[in-house]
Amino acid sequence: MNINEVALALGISKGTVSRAITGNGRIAPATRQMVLDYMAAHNFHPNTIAQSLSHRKTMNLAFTVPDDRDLIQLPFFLQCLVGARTAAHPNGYDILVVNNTVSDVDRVVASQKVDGVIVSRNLVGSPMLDHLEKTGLPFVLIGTTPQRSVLQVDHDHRAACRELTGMLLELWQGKPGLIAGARSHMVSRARARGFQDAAGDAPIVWGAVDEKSVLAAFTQLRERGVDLFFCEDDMICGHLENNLQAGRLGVDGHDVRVASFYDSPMLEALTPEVPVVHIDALELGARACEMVLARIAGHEQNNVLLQYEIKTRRTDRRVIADGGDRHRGSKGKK
Amino acid sequence: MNINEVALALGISKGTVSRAITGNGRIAPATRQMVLDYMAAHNFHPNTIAQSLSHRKTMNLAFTVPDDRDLIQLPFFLQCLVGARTAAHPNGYDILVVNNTVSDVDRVVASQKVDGVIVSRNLVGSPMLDHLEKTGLPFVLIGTTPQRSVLQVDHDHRAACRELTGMLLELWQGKPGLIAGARSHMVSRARARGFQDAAGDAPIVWGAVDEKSVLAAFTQLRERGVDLFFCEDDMICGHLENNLQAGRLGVDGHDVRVASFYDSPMLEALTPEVPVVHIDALELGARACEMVLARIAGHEQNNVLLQYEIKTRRTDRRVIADGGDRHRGSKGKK
DNA sequence: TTGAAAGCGCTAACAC
DNA sequence: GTGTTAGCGCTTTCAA
Repeated sequence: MNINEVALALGISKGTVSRAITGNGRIAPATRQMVLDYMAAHNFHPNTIAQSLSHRKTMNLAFTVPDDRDLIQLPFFLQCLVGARTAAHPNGYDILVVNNTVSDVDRVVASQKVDGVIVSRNLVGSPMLDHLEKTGLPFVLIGTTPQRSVLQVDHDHRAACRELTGMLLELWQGKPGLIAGARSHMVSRARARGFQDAAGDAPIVWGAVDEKSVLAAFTQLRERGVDLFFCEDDMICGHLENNLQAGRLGVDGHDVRVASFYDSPMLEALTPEVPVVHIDALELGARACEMVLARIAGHEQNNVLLQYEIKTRRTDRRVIADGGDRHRGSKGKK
Repeated sequence: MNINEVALALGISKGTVSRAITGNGRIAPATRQMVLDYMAAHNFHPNTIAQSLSHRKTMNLAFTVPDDRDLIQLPFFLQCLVGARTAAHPNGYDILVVNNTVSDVDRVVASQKVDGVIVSRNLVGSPMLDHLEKTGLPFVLIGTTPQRSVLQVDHDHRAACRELTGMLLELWQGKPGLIAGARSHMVSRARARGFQDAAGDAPIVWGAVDEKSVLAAFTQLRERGVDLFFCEDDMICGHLENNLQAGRLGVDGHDVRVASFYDSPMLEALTPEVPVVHIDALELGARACEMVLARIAGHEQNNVLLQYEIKTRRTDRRVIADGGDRHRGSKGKK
């Protein structure tokens, strides 16, 4: 069925049906209702592709997801994606999943299959953002980059980690150390900076990306007298905790303390509870989506920093509201 | 830029450019190459939307992802999704993420935004499959359903769980019990059936969906003398192991044994290692995608059962090749 | 082998 | 308020 058949059946013209659908132009309310009723009764939906061609709007957004086997173990991307989708649908938009590479993004952009792009992770030195700026298509970065011209939404990881580190140093007393992952991720760097803000020149070991390297980092820090272990992400923390709890690291569980700069369901289940920074990735994706939709609609948008939570005990959640949630500048303060 | 401008610039007609692009119809190889060179030089890509309208093919596939906060913690869906995308792109197809509900799927189907659907999870009694059959659009289910008319791809969870249970009963000796999750998932039922195949009428406790219910189930089974604990999924196993390793369940780690019917990176990190059933969700998604694409192309497709792995020790992976990988019937044997 | 023209299903400007 | 018509960018007959 198409718009023509509807018009024929109703004894009106194609244009009138179109007006009923879009709500644009003059149309008698009664006529409009008649058309809508007919459509509903026959479960007719206008062909999106034809609408797109005519409107010169695809009603699609690209969302980049890396296809690295390790990265897609993380719930983060799917949560962002679902958040974005949830925000997209009420606006008539759909989400297209593309690989997080310039060539893949370029394919959908060049062939005009999307009206905007949500970049879900930025690697240090990646040409992605520069490339997207060149295309002129609206896009938003989930994360942080020093390029001020790029629209971005993120949590203030640095502040969060500074906050958590500061709190725990006061509470626990002891010698802090950080086990960090890949230096190529902007977020890892931000977390490390936050740690340094609060812990000064306390030792940091980079490159903890699997169980072996985590344990090696632990040993290294231990030799330097560290007893307060900050983990840069949940995977690091998980490995550490597993070995600690099983008594496999030659230390009593009470000799050392562990905290994590990124939350996960796995960590939630641990006892004694690990203090964590908690963020809402669903909201992150939703906000990113709203921002690019606004850009598409021609509205200016400012960078956004979302609220994070510091959780120390399950019953005691301290919300750190980083000043409302709209800021100028990715690192802006209220 | 569009096809017309290319034609103008080259002093040929629109139709010839189109023939160069599609490769259909007669065209002089030299002319064709000239067009392709020009396109490459100017980074011109034909407008997909216009192609779609003309071809009456959208070059899009819908992939359903539930938006349940708990479910999207699992790496499973994202892995399937990325697998599907990887298979889709070389064929010129893109993946549209939609909510796993009839109304959402119906929206993209009715508005003709997709050429096929990949359903990533089937709930017992869900009207989704019936609805899709009515639309006549090609679709495939990742998972298993008794509806023989539905094209499906899955791992033989029942056989895998039977296999693992059988192996461990022989190896460990003792009294087995199963802690299972939600009965509403087809896959949970399949696993429980596999367990029963090998363990007879050993006790099963359903409804373990969070830490509290897992521990309650553990206690319940413990009272019935169980010392070999089979966990229906990785979340259950994670909760159990965390509490076990921390010595919080009043049992010595050597009194009880634990195995899991679903693998996860978290479990991989545990020592002593937990025997698990391992499946490749990336491959699952890729196969599902290939199957709908084949259907779209008009080729008949049979249901597929993929290989699974039983992992007992990290160094000792026993591959259970369930007879090549193409079968007739979702439960077919070689 | 190529050009011209109709058509995919819809929107929007223009008449009436 | 409604009908008519010219596109949107492409593919594909049909002639030449």
